[in-house]
Amino acid sequence: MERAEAWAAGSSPGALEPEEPGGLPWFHDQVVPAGSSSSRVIVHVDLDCFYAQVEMISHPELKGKPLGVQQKYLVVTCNYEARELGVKKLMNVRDAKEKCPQLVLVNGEDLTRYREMSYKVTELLEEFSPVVERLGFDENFVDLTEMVEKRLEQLQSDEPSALTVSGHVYGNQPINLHDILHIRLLIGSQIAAEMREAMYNQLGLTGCAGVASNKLLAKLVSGIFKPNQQTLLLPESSQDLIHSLNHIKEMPGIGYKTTKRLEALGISSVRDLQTFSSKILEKELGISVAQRIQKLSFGEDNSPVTPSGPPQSFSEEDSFKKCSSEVEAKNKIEELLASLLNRVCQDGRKPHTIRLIIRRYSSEKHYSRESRQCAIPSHIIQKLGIGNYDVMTPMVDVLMKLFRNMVNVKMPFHLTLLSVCFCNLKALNTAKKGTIDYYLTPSLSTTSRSGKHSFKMKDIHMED
DNA sequence: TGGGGTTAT
DNA sequence: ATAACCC
Repeated sequence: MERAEAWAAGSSPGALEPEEPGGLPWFHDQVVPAGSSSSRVIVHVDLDCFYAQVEMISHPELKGKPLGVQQKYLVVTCNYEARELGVKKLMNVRDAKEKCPQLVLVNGEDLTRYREMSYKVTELLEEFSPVVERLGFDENFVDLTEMVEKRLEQLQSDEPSALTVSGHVYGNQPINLHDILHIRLLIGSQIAAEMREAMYNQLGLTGCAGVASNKLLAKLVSGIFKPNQQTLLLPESSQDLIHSLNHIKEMPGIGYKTTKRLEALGISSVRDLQTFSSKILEKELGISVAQRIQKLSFGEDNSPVTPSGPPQSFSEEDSFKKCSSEVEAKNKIEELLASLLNRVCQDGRKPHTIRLIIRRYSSEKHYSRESRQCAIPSHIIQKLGIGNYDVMTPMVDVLMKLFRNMVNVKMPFHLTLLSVCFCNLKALNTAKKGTIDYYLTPSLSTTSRSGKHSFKMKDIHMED
């Protein structure tokens, strides 16, 4: 029911314009040159208050109530009922309860269900086109260029509603059915609507979508109508869109540090950045950052949609007020490691590097972490797939060595965060029968089938 | 500010 | 190993 608003009337429903004598639409010969990198069709899909949605699916009795998802003393996100009552993202729990005493809070420190749902969304989008890039757990970019081309070729001139935009058009700009770029983006808006419909029907999730010619613009325009709506940006409106930003800080790609450095140069608006001397900007920020962000200020972004594929790393972290003893640290590290081992086991690939990250207490200083990493000993890697507690003890030993390398445990210390990360993930079974690798791979060679205590050839050759 | 992620240097 | 960026 709340779904109905998704299909809010779009502007400019188009009718098909005059045909060529041959019966083909006029644009059938207006193909974009093969290999042309310009004129892409990109969609940015952004789930509505994702963690809160997942919680409402898990606990249907919470639907309709103001709901916040809590991590430590923060309400990290909340549903729209809570937002209407004044709760904001990343609000202190006290402030939130004060603003909204009826607020229901659920703990969201365990990301497992969010992560699983997040990948279901990405996989659903990959069914439309394999080129899907994740951004966090709740956003995805999809490059629709090829799919749009195919639909254009299939397009029959006698379909009455074939050229009707789906959702909003930014600035209510009229669509020009004689402009091939408009037509392509319009088809993109139809695909975006299909994606959102599939997300709702198959996963029960609502979200926004933005369709534009690059990632920057697609992302910016996806947030124009919220929640659960979509917006198309036509090229003629892109300057209006970027100038609707009140500050360069709102430009994706310009973060906290760069904003501070730009402000020091007297740059605060998008137009300031557009008109600032390129030479001076390059000298201040380095040529790479300077050129990239100045292009962003014009709405230009040639970065490709890079398929994310499986994750490059797995990590678990825990923050706390104070950890000041080695025993305490070891207990927390064991907890983090136990969860990570389960995840790595499910993934199937094997990490070859392990990292320990800490945050030291500091009264005023802004957020600095330290880390130590090392290769995971090969005899441990082998045991990763099947047995779980076999690897706990040696892994904890490795992590505590990293810990003592960072923290002098003979001196007082005060930590506020511990994190363990597995990275450098490798697919385990690339070994082919008949090769040396095959006989050195425990899961394939005959010795491995007699159990985890069996003798393994690799142990001889690979002993550390 | 949580509990995650990525890429570049 | 850190620093920057994203959510």
